[in-house]
Amino acid sequence: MPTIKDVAKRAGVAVSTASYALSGNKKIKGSTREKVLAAAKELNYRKNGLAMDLKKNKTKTIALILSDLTGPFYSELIRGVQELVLEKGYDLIVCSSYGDESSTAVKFLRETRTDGVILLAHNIENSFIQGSAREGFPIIVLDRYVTGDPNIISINVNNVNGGYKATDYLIRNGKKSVAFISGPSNSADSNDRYKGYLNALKDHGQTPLSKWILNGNFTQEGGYQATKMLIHQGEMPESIFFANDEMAIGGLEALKESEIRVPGDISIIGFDDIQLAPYLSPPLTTMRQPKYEIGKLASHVIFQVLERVQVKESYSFDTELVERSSC
Amino acid sequence: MPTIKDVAKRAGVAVSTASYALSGNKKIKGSTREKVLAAAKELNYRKNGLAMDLKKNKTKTIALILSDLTGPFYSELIRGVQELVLEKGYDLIVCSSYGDESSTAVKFLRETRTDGVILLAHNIENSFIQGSAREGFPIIVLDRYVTGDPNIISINVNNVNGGYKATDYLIRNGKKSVAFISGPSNSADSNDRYKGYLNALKDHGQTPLSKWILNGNFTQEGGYQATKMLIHQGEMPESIFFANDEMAIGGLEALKESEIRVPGDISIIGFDDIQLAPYLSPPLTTMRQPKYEIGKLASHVIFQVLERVQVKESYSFDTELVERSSC
DNA sequence: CTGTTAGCGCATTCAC
DNA sequence: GTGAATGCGCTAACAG
Repeated sequence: MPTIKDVAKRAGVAVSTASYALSGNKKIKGSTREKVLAAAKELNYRKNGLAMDLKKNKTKTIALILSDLTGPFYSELIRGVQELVLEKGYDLIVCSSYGDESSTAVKFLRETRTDGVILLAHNIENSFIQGSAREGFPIIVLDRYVTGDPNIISINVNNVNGGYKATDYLIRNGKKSVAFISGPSNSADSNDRYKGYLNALKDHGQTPLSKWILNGNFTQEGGYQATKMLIHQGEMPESIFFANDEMAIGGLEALKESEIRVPGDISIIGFDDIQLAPYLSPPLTTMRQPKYEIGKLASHVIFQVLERVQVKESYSFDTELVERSSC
Repeated sequence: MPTIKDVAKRAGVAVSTASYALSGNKKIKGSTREKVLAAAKELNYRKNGLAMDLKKNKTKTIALILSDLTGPFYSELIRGVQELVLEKGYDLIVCSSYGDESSTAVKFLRETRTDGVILLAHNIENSFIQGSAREGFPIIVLDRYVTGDPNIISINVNNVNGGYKATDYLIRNGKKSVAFISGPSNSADSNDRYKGYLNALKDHGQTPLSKWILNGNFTQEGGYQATKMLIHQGEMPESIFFANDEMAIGGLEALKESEIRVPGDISIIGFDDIQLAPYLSPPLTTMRQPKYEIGKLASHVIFQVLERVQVKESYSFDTELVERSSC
């Protein structure tokens, strides 16, 4: 790999001259510029971005870290983030936190490779995030509430309220019982939705039954298994609240296999409003998260911090009930 | 931001000693190691990954560049790529080529920021790719056939054949006419599927009608518009071949709006077999691309090149008809 | 205008 | 074991 030094030598100029010429600085005479450019082309010269970033102490890239690249991608979120990031002349890279703390996330959280990160990955622990924050390196956390560092900003959806609204909707529609399929126990999102579920139950004078509270791990397969379990238990609830849409898809499958009709025999509601939701049969009633808006805000806030303007330490969004045909 | 120098100073040792201690080299005495680690912790020291990569002249990361992060993400592809990349101890970052040649792609294609790239982005021109290849920097191109450089490897799906099979299937099922909705004109994928379409038509003695050949730009909206156009034209074909599933989704919508029944009044077939396909109503018949296998091979090949083992300059996969209910 | 030079933060000889 | 010195490729004073 030829370096700028090789280019300079070939063009018969000093390194700095080559550098200036390459970056289009106008203080270089036209003819010398040509010479340099020609030399660069002949050698097939490629600038080393790493060296540049190191020198400038700035990468002009933002990382978006997701727990799973292969899941139903939050494309709305990405769109929100990407728009502003590109507009600001920055680049966006997205990577996975798969593999916990030995994962790619470490590289980008710990080792100064981007100018900031937006994090939506429940498998990374709070303490790790806190240990990664530092002056001038903002971390925007999207799925929980992390305090104690001015460089960590939390953006959340009001999950307790969302869980409440979902459960309340079911009960108001006359359902005498509602089961809850949760996400992983370390997910604050899931736990909060559960809290809302509990609150709604209480307000309506219903008692939570542990046999109707199962873990579905936020995955389609998990939702399928949990629903199967529910079915095998014999007595079915009149409705199920899945803590995310993916699990609801699995649930729908399990129900169909047992020829239990939705919404005829049982009502189900999801959470998130993923792209697929309207295409399911029946189209899934769910709690919509304003993903685009969240992405937009996340990127907005990250640049605020980068530009050293004061921001709040946390933001919150509300969810919205999207009525389709599964209830 | 404290550097290793600060850590060394604080611990009262030389920089190299600190470096050794931090990276766990056993030639450092236990007690000095403790001192260094303590100093690092007190200062909240973070290694600068850029400096390290620069020094080592290796990033241990592979970039996957997609034309659009916000589209229906090829999650199977990513899964295939990610598995091997992680296994090899590398990291994967994915970024978008949105914005053409002023895009993020440039940064990763041109400026030595990763050890190689896998590219699926029809909006990047061949010449740009060829100009980016260099010794020891493999580029795996997934949506076309690029020759002339040992560091560029093409992996393709046999689109001509796929287009043929799709069209042939429709005709064999008794359809007297089949319309074709294409992708962007610069997409080799789309053009090849079109060729297959033409071939099949010819083999069955049908003549392509220009009014039944429309551009849908590979997007849902494009497919919707193209189908609308088809409808407004008056005379409808007995079947439509959408060059990708996304456009078929849009088409399904347009058809539903005009109360044209699928497959009752018209048959439609897509291409790709995206995650959503089985959930559409009716479930979409389509040509499946072995996305997981492609991803797997792409990552396999990239490491082959990195390890300087000889590889073929191009690979090819076949498509497979997935019969569902839209025909 | 152009060239010399000093780092950016780190890993790595090579002496001691 | 430890420390001083060197260089990865590049930019940006500063000097000419």
